[in-house]
Amino acid sequence: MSAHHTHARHERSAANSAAIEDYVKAIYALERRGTGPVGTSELAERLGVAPATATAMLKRLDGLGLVHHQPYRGVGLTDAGQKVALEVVRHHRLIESYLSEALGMPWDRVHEEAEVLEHYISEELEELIASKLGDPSHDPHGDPIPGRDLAPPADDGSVPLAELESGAVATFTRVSDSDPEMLRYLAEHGIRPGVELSVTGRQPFGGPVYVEVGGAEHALGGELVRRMRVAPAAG
Amino acid sequence: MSAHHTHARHERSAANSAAIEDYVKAIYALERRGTGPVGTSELAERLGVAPATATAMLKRLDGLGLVHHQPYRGVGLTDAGQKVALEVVRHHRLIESYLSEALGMPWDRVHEEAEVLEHYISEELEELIASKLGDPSHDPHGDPIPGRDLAPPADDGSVPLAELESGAVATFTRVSDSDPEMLRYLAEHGIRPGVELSVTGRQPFGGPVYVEVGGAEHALGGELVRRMRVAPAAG
DNA sequence: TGGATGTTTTAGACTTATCTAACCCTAGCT
DNA sequence: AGCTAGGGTTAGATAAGTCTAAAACATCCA
Repeated sequence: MSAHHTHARHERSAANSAAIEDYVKAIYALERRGTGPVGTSELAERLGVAPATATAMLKRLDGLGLVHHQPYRGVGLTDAGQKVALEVVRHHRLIESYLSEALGMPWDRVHEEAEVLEHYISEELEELIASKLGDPSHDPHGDPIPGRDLAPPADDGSVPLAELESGAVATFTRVSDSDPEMLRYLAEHGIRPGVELSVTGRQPFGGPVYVEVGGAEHALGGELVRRMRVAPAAG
Repeated sequence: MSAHHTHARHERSAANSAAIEDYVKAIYALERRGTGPVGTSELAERLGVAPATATAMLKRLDGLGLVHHQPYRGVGLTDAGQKVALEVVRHHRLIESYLSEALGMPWDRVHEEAEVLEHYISEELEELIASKLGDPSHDPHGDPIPGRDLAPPADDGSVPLAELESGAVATFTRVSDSDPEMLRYLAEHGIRPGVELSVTGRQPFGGPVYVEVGGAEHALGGELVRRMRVAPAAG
């Protein structure tokens, strides 16, 4: 008995395809930004597919009970959908953390790798990684890692650096993981989550923000300061 | 500029799908066992698909230049196909090694995980893993890991334990990674690649082989001794 | 040499995920 | 209130990978 076990097809824990997980994760992210219901086109654009493709998938996801899709009115996650999204986000951020800390993969490369592997690691491997890292609460970019209970992470009260007034002091908390160039730039200048910074000056109309970090001063561009989030010093 | 980078579709280094890689890897394994050309049905059975499915895929693989398929006559890998197979095998065995050594995943569980992840790790991650492990030459089951040059591993001259005569002394070299129960059994009895063993007796007709390992004697069944490979002691 | 047997291929269908092109719906403006 | 702009959906097509059922092939044996 007991033949090969070398099967071609690999079912993931739940029966969710990588595509399904990508849609659900994208909807989760768009819902999180709080700007009302999620539209088909913005979703499609984020995923790099045609709007018609997103419509088709939304119909499937609705049938699977992962989203509520009101034609022409937008889409939102069901509780089941949110669980799936948080599971994938947990995978993503644990993998990023692991690659960075245990394997020394550069900060700006881990996102791409995690974007793939998040769909394929088993629950057992997720668990091993989490334990090895000591159940971290945040990934290397400062994004919160959902816990085993898959509760949605609480809002950390951070604001874009762009919103700070001149003279403000704050802690750099997080930055989007998806732009390698930006991450490389920050890494090169020693600006990583957790560091204290103070705004020494700023130019209007999206001009640079002058920031003092670890004794050095940097002029950070408009795009960058909109993506960097900080926790203003209390008071 | 520079939008999301959160694309739904993940292209692998080469343009090979997981399915393609599974077929090529299976053909490689069947070719290696040296019993003439590889047949459609045995391939299909190994992969858990219908023979008609294998035929269709073989036509595709031939078109891609990965195999030579002579209708009704069997299939074999081209040089390009062998390269792909060895790359996947390298991934598989590096992942197994890493999961076992760095993450402490049990011996009998690493195969299943590697079977999935082998298709999705980047060349960069492969490299990081190999370096972290010190470029190992064998995985935890004793199978040789193809090198960076993707040269086919030389025959190690090992033979099935079943072929040893009573009184023979040998080193246990390797065992198939795909049967978790077998692996668990061996692990529980401290029988792992590298250990010395001697055959103290044997029964005919697939009966048990009595083996002394690390001071203890075990009666190993017919199925097991056919799958365990050993390097007979010189002389 | 002509079957019988077993393997292999062809034919036709299905699912998932994607596309383009054309049509539809909503909302905002006049 | 009607029209238009723009986003959303439908329709129809495609590619990958799979299935079942039926036809074709190769081989071995009498």
